[in-house]
Formats: sequence, structure tokens, C-alpha cells
Amino acid sequence: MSRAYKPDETRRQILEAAYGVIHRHGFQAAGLTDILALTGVTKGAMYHHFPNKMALGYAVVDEMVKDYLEDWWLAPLEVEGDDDPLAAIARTIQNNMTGRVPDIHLLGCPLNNLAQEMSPIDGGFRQRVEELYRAWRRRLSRALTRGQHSGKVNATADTDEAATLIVAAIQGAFSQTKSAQSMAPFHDCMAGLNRYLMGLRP
Amino acid sequence: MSRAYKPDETRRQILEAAYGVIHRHGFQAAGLTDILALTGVTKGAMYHHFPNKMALGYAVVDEMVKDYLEDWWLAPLEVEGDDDPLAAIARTIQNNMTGRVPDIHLLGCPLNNLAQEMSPIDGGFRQRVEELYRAWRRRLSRALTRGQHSGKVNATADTDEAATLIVAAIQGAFSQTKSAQSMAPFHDCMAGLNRYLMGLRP
DNA sequence: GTAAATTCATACTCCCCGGTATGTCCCGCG
DNA sequence: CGCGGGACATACCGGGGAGTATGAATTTAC
Repeated sequence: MSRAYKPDETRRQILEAAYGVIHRHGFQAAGLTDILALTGVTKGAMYHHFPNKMALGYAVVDEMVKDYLEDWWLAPLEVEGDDDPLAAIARTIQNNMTGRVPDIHLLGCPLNNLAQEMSPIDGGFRQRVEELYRAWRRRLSRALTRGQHSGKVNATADTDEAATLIVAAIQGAFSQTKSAQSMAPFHDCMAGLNRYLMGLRP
Repeated sequence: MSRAYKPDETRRQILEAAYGVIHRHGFQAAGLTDILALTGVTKGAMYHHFPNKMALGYAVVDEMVKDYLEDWWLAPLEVEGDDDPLAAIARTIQNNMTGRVPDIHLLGCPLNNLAQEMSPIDGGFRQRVEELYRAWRRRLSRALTRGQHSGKVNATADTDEAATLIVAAIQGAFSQTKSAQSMAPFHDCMAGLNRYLMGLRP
């Protein structure tokens, strides 16, 4: 018969439930009771896998949010044999608007949400979130530099500057979308960002 | 002699203290005790002026955050006899980077902070925050339209789209700045935004 | 000048929620 | 086979923060 104890699966369930609840309500407003009720796992099991709520939050950033960022925003920038980062960025944006669960963007960006809420309160969160932001900017910047070498991006453009603005536009789009509870600002913003990207052509 | 009871001044003190604490720690993490300790006002006085913590938060948005937005981001767009909105926007950005208390931006944008934290949790917050966002976009959009009429802005540009992107870039700049605890992303982002604005010239 | 309403102070209540203590069950290992 | 440690369950604790009850001081109204 199937095993009764599956510790890593249990840990995984907790992480995913926590990721969902935190995405919806924020870290502070996310009650352990809510998370546990969502999984069927009990508090004892949860405190066996994580020493406290903070550690659970850290794990959510380190594992879940990091994966989200990688899968939806970073990996698409570096598909094999692609030397046109501007097209890749536009494709990534398009992919995010159409490829995901509809209205998931109304909840905001998992990274930006946590950054806003937790960075000023807790150093551990701040450090982890900042690491993800830096990775995002660096990967974007490098992609743009490669584009400059292949002649697809204006050689005079400051790639760090452009990377920061692109990240900011995406974060800001999420932010407005969340408050508006409508995708309209998101679409407007991505259209504007596309226009900006055109301006980076040689 | 001076009066002992000054209700509107008391109310004002509470609002300003609440605004500061909420700006630093967020609404949920802001304890009434902290706010009151900062003012010397007691809990009884506070609950006389505001029915509960939510109402206090609403008042902070309606009065303090609204004023902040008006003073630092909206009014500078509409100085008398100015027909060049792109220059006005660049000036507003510059004004925000130099004219305020240093490192105030490390705390994030008061509006964006509340938007991120409270919009998904409470409808009252969401509605108020969204109203401010809409006002911001509209005022920007109208300024750009005026610029089109005076020939200072490319007539083919979509002003709503541009307004949304500008707001997004500013919000995103704040967000990254807050996590980085460094003004570098803010400066990069504003430089990139300026480059985008150049692209809106006829 | 006095009653009524407003403004503020103090002490207390209540409850939610993170955290703990303790016990049981299961699995691996000799 | 049994024993020791890992995996999970249940019940309880304690603190902190929002909210309240009550009363005193002050201003206003008539």
C-alpha cells in the first residue's frame, strides 16, 4: 500500500498553499490557520517542517517566488539561438498576458507584493526580495547587451538603465492593475512598454 | 490663556503620526499604540475622532496621501503658462529627487505602499487608492494632450497609454528602491523614463 | 450660570493567532 | 522484532493589539 508519511510532499503542499494565500492576502494577513485548512495538514506537521512563520515566508520566496520569476520572466529571455532580446521581451510580456490563468494579475505580482509589504519590516525578506530583483535586472541587462553585440539593440543605450525601467514598468503595471481590479492598466502599460522597446532599436 | 481642547489640531496630529507610521511599516503593522505614543494623544481621544482603525486609515488616504500626491506629482504638471508637459514631467521627477528629505524614497511611495498592501484585503482602501491612481493618470494624460495641441508632443502618441506607463515607471522605481535600500534604481529608472519622454517629442 | 454636549483620559475586556507541549504513529535499521 | 528517531496530530498557552466602558475636564448653548 501507499506510504502514510510523505514528508517532502507534505512540505510541498504547505509551501504551495502558503504561496497562494500570501499572494492573495499578503504575508501578515495570511493566517497559518487558513493555509493549513487549505491543505488538510495540521499545525504540528507545519511546525515540524518550518521553525516559525517567518521561515515559511522565507522558503516561499526562496523556492516558490523564485521559480515563478524564473519560469515566467527570466527563462523566456534566454531561449536557445535567440539574438533579439527586444523581441524576446515583447514575447515574454505577451506570454504573460495570455498564457496564464485569467485574472491572476489582479492579485498582483508575487514578488512585488512581498517587496512592498515586507521589505521595510523585515531584513530577511528584504534581502531575499532584493536578490531576486537584482537577478531580474542583471539578466535583462545582459540580454540587452547581447542584443547590442548582434546589432539588434541600439549600441548607445544604457542597458542597466533600460533593464531597471523595464522591471519598473512591469511592477507598476501590476500595481495599478491590482488596485483597478481591471486588466486595462496592464494592457495600456505593456503597450507603452513595447513602444519604449521600439525606441531601443538601432 | 490658550485653550485646553483643540479638537481639530488633535485630529491633525493623529493623522500626521498615522501617516508617518503607516508609511514606514504599512497599515497592518502600524500599531495604534505606536501612533499614539508618537503624539502624546491617548486612545480615548483617538477613538473620539475616528470610529476604528480602518476609518483612520481611510482618512489618511483621503487627506494625507491625497495631498502628498497633489503637491509632489500633480500640481507641478500644471504650472501657469506652461505648454510643454514633457519638460514639466522631467522637472517634477527632478524636483522629487532633490527637493525632499534625503532617503525618504527608501520608504517607498505612500500611495503605492497602501495600494499593494491593502487593495486586495479591503474594498474601502482599494476604492480610495484607485481613485487617486485614476486622477494621476487623467491629469498626466490631459497634460500630454495639451502638449499635443501646442505641438510639443508627438500627435500620434496615445496619451492614456503614455500616462499609464509613466505612473508605472515611477511606482516601479519606488518599489525597487525600497527593496534595494539604495537610490541607485530610482536614478536609473528616472533616467530611463526621461529617455522615454524624449521619444514622445514630435 | 447652568445644563448639555464635546473632548479627552484611564482602565479594562476580548479575541485572534503565532507558538508550544505532549503524545501517537510510522518507518528504517540493527 | 523492537527500538529509536522522524513525521504528524491535538490541545493548550500567552501576548499583543483592537476595541469598549466609564468618567473627568472643558467648551458651548441657552
